[in-house]
Amino acid sequence: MKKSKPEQPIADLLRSEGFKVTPARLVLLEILMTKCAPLTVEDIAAQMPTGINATTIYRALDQFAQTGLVHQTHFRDGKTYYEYQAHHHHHIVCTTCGVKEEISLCVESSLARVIKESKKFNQVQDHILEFFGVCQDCTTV
Amino acid sequence: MKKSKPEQPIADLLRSEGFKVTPARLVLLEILMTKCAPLTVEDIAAQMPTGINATTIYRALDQFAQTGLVHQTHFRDGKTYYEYQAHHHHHIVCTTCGVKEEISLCVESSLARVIKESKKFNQVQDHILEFFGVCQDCTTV
DNA sequence: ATGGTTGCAAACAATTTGCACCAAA
DNA sequence: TTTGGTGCAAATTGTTTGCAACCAT
Repeated sequence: MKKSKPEQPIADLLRSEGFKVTPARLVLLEILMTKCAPLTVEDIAAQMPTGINATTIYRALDQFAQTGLVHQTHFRDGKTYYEYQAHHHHHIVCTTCGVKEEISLCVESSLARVIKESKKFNQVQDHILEFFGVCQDCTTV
Repeated sequence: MKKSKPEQPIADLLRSEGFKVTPARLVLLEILMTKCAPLTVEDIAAQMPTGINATTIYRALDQFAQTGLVHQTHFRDGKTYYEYQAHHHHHIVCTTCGVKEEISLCVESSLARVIKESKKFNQVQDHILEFFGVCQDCTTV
């Protein structure tokens, strides 16, 4: 008999990143992988079934971000967003309504140039790239 | 007789952006133009000579950012950074000590592609692009 | 004159911390 | 058993707001 829900992959992913497998991390990572969109702690807390404390979410997300398991970014609203990315990408965000759209454009191919230009850095760990504009819905009033 | 300090250009710059010329804005913009580096409100408040309230700084910076007079960005430390940029650029930041270096690489030449790809947006107002790494000083321990 | 600007105090909101307890390995 | 994870409450910190007084135009 199989379990109805195959949690194994998520557990393995956690283990492969060096994390202990706990219920909180399992459900958190599952939410992130299901949504595949930039989420705030508030967004996630609303999805959390049982009474998992916000502090736990903060701590787990920090850890996930440190290993690169999730991508961390900002959209100028004062909150930190976390996103599990099946494929690396960035976003364009409406400064009026906040709607977000994925953008495939990236700078990965130019990282070598960044390093070459830099005097103080030998390597780039990560980067953020977000565009801001007013979406069509908010423009057409 | 000339004034020892030519404030006129700064006043003109404020007027050209549609702002009333006030002492707070004059000194604020002068600090930004002198430092030409990403500054937090705390950084700026420390530079402010007279007792100019932090609230005033927050409000003026918001206004400056809205007109594009200053560039607004984030470095993952929870604070908002403001920078007057003589020439548009981005940064690479050390995740250990916070040292920042300017990077000339940008995505401006690809904005047309972003718009073309987007279904929801017709124009891009602004963007942030920041790199993260560990600087040589923090690596060589 | 008058509408935008400022200071002050209080309110907010996102995030962090200390500590006792609990659980995965 | 040991190392790390979690919950709770309280504290921090960056930022915003309401309102009365003030000042640039």
